[in-house]
Amino acid sequence: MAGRVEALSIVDALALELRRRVFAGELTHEDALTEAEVSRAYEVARPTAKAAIEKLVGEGLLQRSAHKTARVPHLGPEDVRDIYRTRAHLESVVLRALAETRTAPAAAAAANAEIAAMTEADPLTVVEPDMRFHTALVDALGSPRTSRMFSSLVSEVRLCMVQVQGKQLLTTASIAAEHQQILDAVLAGDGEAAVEAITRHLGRARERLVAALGGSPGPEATLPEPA
Amino acid sequence: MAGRVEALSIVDALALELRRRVFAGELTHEDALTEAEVSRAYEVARPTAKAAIEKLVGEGLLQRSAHKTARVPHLGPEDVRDIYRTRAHLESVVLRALAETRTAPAAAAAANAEIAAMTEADPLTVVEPDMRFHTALVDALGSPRTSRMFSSLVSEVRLCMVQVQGKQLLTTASIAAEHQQILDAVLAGDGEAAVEAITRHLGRARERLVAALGGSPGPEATLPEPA
DNA sequence: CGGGAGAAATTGTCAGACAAGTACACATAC
DNA sequence: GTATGTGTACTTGTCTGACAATTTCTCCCG
Repeated sequence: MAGRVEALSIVDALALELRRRVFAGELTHEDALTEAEVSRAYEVARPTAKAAIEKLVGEGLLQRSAHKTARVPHLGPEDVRDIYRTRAHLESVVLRALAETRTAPAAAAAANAEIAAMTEADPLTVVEPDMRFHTALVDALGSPRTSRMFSSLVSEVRLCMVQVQGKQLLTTASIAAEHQQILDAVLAGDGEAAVEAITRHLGRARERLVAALGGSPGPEATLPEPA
Repeated sequence: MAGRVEALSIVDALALELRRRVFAGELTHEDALTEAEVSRAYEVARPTAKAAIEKLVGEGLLQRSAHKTARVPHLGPEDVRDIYRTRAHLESVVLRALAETRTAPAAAAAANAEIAAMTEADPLTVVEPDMRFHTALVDALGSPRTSRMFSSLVSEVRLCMVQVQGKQLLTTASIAAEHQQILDAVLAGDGEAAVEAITRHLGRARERLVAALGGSPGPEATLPEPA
């Protein structure tokens, strides 16, 4: 992989910066993100700020309806459940396929080694290698569409993380151990075991997140209600 | 369901019109879609045309790299395989869940009745109720994320259809019969049978599409190569 | 205290302009 | 004749500035 240079347009660079701020928790649902404000803060024209904002809206990282200012979406317990159930479904399909060929990507193992080696720090620090682990698994399937779908889910997962920022939900050791179980099952060619492991892994994370957001425990099968 | 009125912005209306033209096959990979041309044809300002084009690019219905004119993407055999495999994965997950509660949405049955009642006509006519059938199943899961993902896949499926426009691939009767098998399996609570039926259904459609595009038959497990 | 008119803020759209990049044809050198 | 370089036309990227339409807030009046 030779390092590719890439010229970023101003809009793209601005979108990148806004994305970073959202994932860093510098922008919350409370902050109104007006076009004029962005254009002033970054010294760009308003159409440029508008384009960047609309790009993030298209990605689902911001919400905006006609004539209203853009905001980071507020994720409730139903959203977290939907995100994590969809994740579990997608990743289960992927693991079943990977197990058939006993394919465990090196990138996933490397990301998990990083997690295992982490000494307790900022809870948000573990998010990056964690997402890298899961993304590596999905990418190993070699399906551009599946990878694209998953990456949009990852964005929403990171939004969840930001909203419960500061609360350490699980220890890095237990996360790494669960990941290892998944890798082992895939390498053993046991798809069902891998699916079970990922379902447990994600199910536990989901319920902790929901609890942290103040949602009811919800045993299973709670359908989202219209907000 | 009362008919809701909705004020469309010019950009949205223009995006809708362009989308229609893409799905109708009026725009192909050969046609360059310049901003100036769109702005002239619809009598809007160039920034408006630009915004509409970029919206479709974000949806994947158009492709464009920096400083180049937008085009409808060209889907090769590898793309068709990826789209249909991803579809099969997603719909399988959905059917398994629906079978557990024996939930078969009325909208799906209605759409299939339409297909069954169709007398041979324009091959593209069957696409709309067909997509409605599959979308109804996915929507019945009640997961906004899953539905959103699936709708982006549906867009690409319709792109495929347009590219092989005019060639009747399957009879409406056989399509309706296969759909009915799926519904029956779900109602019987037999998830595995439903998964098998959808896999056959989509697998057959996939290979016919690939053949129509001039791709090699490909038994299975052919990974997409970098273009 | 409730409701409505008015003002401020924000977004939607436009016009016109220039810079920057790409693509293609053409001319030149070896 | 091939390869390299140049130049021009076309297209997109961004900006300034402006006005219309809509929302939202405020405040006054009944």
